[in-house]
Amino acid sequence: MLEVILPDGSKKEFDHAVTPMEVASDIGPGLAKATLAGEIDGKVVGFDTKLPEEGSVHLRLLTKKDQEALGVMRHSCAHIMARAVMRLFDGVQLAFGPTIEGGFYYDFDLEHKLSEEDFPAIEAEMKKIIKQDEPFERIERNRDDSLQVVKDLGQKYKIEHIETGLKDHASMSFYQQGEFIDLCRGPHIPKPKAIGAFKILSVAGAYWKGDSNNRQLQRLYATAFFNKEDLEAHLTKIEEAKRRDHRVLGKQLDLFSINPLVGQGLILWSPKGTIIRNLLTEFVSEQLKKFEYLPVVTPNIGKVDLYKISGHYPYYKDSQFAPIHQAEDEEYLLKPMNCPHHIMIYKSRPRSYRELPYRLSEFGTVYRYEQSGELNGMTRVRGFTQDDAHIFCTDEQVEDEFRKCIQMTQYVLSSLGLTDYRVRLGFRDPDSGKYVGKEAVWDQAESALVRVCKNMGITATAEAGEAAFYGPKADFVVNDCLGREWQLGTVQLDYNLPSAERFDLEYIGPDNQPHRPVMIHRAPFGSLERFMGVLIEHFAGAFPLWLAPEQVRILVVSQKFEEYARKVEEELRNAGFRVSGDYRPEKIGAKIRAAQLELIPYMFIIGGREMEEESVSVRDRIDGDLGSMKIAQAIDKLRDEVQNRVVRQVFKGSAGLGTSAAATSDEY
RNA sequence: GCUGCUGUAGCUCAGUGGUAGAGCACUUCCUUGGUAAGGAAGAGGUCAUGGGUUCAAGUCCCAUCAGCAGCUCCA
Repeated sequence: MLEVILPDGSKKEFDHAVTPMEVASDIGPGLAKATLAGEIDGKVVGFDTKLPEEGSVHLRLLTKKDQEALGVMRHSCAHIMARAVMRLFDGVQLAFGPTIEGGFYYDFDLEHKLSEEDFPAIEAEMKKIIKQDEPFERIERNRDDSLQVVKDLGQKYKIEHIETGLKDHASMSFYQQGEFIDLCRGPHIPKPKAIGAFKILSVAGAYWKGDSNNRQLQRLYATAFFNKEDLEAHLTKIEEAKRRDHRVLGKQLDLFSINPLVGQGLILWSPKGTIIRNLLTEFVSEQLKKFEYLPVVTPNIGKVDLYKISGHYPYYKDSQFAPIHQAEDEEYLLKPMNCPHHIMIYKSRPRSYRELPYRLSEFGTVYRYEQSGELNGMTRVRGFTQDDAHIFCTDEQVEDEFRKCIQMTQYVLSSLGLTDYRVRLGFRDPDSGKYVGKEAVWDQAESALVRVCKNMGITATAEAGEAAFYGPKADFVVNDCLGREWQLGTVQLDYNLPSAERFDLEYIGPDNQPHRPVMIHRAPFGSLERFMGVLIEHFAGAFPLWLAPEQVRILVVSQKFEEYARKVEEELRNAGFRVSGDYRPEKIGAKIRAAQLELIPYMFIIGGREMEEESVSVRDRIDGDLGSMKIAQAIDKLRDEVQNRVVRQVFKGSAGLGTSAAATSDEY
């Protein structure tokens, strides 16, 4: 006997195995018609999934109204897209076609090069298939039969997948719709007519099983919704996010540029961008002072030998600028990291335990030769400045120092209203040989990291293979406006560079014996370039007053008031504000519009009334006209906002173009 | 790095193998105004670069450079 508990608390009993669809039919034909999938004890299942025969389950019947049904429907739509492609082109080999955040994709191998010009034909064919409304039917087969099915179908990637990826599965399932059969775990919706609106978005290359040694397939990205309005809303959201793109805004607001003559991935900071950059570094410098860091300055190059000792050299070979060959036995590397230089400062004389923790900080510029396809505006570049520091401390001090680093990073990010991040613990991948140092040391470092995060109440996700080659780390990861993840701040533990095999660092302890210090690498922003890129999108170019390159613009109603206005402008400048005046012979509306489009926080409008009263009419970028106030009063208001680093407006959310898998995974 | 797409005025973009276009921005002139676009005139081009096909190439083909999307990578 099975007891089914429905969301309203009502119970139904069945003396045989039933499916969600059968439960729906039992309740009423209307519900049965609307049911697309089920949710058993919190897990999304198909409408045709057999429930257990005994016991008690909580069942939700999912319809168009339920978000969870969207993923199921999208996967069905992926099958329909694959079916359409197979109808239109010869020799189509199917790979994988999962749902992702915001839609789905399907990978194909076929002779014909798919392009946007093919989309209308594929979409038309998909519409035809949806209109036919043939049901999705689940077929379960044992291993041998399954293999025979895909062999009969001539689907070589499916054959390979059953033989490798699914080698432990005794049985597997297929879904058939008309002439189309695909190896698939499901679930699917009963019939395709629930697919209200869909659109193929793009085509791109993707390697089979994500391995660049494998054949490159053609991937069609698409999305689907239950109705046209939702699809339109989604597409609008993508457009809006694209307008927030730091590459677009950076150009529009004249913050930075990239010139091919200078080189790909090398940022030219314009005056306005530099104002923001300098304010950010000043802000961090205040924190460094507070936490007793010692500023240092080191050169941009170093001998290759230095990096042979540090262990960077063999790893960086593929992603560095080529060494500078000065003379026989004299080669330099553009520095890919600041740590070796800082280590040499530590080593410049003997150290006592009384000096520890010894914290060296530098806004150090480093160069890395990233693959050309990876470069992206300011977020992935070949030359960047880290707000870097290295802490040399004793074993006992590690946790405390690590905690302080995390705290500083949290403080810096929250001061900018950046709260939309996740903390990722990057651990080593035990199967990879790219790490230096002993296993026991790694375990020690990794457990220290987990302990601190736990004590601080930080929810962090551990990811194997994300560690630096010298130690594990805690990264602050944010999304850009398109949904791509970027690592910003980072705190990394390092037991390796101080080791005897590397730089052999030591300090003299209270016992008058040499001891080995531990190193912590940390950077709250990570790189100023990437941070700036993310910040532009975070504020959609509308920086808070304290960061805005131009804080106030004086607008005169008519040129008659220019003299008084210039006096006000001067007064503001003397008060420390970044101010300009618009004295063009234009109408006030046009000047306001110009200032608004340039995202200037405050406009001081000056006409006859203001001149008489020795006041200004204040217009706020966000709230509009605030009325007139005395100049001193206006200055106080703005000064207050600057000093408190008030963040009034941020933009969250992405276009949902990320590829992180949706809740329902539908491939094996 | 790989696959695909793109490259025309400062910006956003039109442009059938036959004389290089628009809007905005810019310059000058008129207008002197009250909270998101006043009017007129003008200037501005190696159609990414280099080859090729053709009587003729912004347009077709090839290569290179750069950008975009995705994949792979990010020590």
